[in-house]
Amino acid sequence: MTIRWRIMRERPNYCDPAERIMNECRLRRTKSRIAILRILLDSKTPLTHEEIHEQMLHTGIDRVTVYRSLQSFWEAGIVHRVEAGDRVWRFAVCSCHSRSHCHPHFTCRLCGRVECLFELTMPSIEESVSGYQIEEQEVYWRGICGQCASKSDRTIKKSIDQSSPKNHADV
Amino acid sequence: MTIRWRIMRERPNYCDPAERIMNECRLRRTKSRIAILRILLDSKTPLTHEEIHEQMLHTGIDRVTVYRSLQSFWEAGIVHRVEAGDRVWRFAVCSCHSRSHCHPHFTCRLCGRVECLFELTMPSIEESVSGYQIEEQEVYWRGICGQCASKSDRTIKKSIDQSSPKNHADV
DNA sequence: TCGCTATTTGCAATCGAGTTGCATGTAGAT
DNA sequence: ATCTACATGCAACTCGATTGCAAATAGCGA
Repeated sequence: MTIRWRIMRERPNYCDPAERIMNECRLRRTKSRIAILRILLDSKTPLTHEEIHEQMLHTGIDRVTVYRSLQSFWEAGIVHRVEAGDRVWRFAVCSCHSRSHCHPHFTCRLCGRVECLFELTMPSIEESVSGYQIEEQEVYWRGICGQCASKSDRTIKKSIDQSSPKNHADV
Repeated sequence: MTIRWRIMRERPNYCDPAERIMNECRLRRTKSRIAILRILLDSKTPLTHEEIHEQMLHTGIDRVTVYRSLQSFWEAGIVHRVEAGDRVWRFAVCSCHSRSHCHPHFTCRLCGRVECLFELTMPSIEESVSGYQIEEQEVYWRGICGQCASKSDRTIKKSIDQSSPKNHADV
């Protein structure tokens, strides 16, 4: 009985998904980490440090803590870390548990949002190139999301002129 | 005769590849731009601002000029701009002239170098996801390059422990 | 339940890739 | 040869991310 009780105390069965994940990964369940992981679990899209911190302003948790918590989540393999072309890290909990063949990420160059394209299966990296040991794959798609595409032509045209490289004849 | 002479003067046939490209793209052929584009043309791998600037220290050209020249090359479509996971832009001249289906880039997490995997053809993005207007595709592979892989096990093991996320049981 | 210790947090300072403003220089057109 | 729009150098700046250190605390054993 005593032994059983100790086992229970060492690895309790947390109902809250955030706490359960952190317990399984042997990360200390601090108030800040639990709050951050809950926000990530609730989000359908990868989030930046800033977006997460914004949702936590009422808690008074420091932005450095957000950085450091995300770092430890990433090191523990709990979250994916993607960079969608604007030099800003985005984090997402991913249930695929794989770093080598995950879904592509789509970035809208008008509204800037990043989405996970779960429905797209990626080519396996088994067919490795000779000499390289390939461990991870990231696929980014960029363009215009449905919401932005449905806006007026004028708006879209203007943004294209500002943000997109011009074509050149021939190199 | 006079007319022919004027045509020749307007679009002269530059022998130097860098000057020819810039002429075709209607970019001013300044000393700095020519030097930067030559470095890129000579390089087999994508280069960072810093790597390019380092090769030009003797010229006294300012680092801001390097940034701005690369920006204009990118806007003109002469170079590709990739971000390999370390929040640093890398630039490469690419003969494919396409932004939508280019080759993947490989980053070695030990030596940090980025290579273009020309021999790998990428899946076409014709099969577009409904609602999205996909314009660009970037594919990154990460792992260990042949050179680093051939080094001693001890060295590699050490680096893995330091840089790679640990595996976790199950999320 | 209490106290100990390794880990985490908050705060301030710092880093560094990239950008901006402005006066000066220059490529390329006339 | 001259003129003008564009390119450059310099200094200051932006901002996402990191670091150092003292204070707080999660989780352990007693």
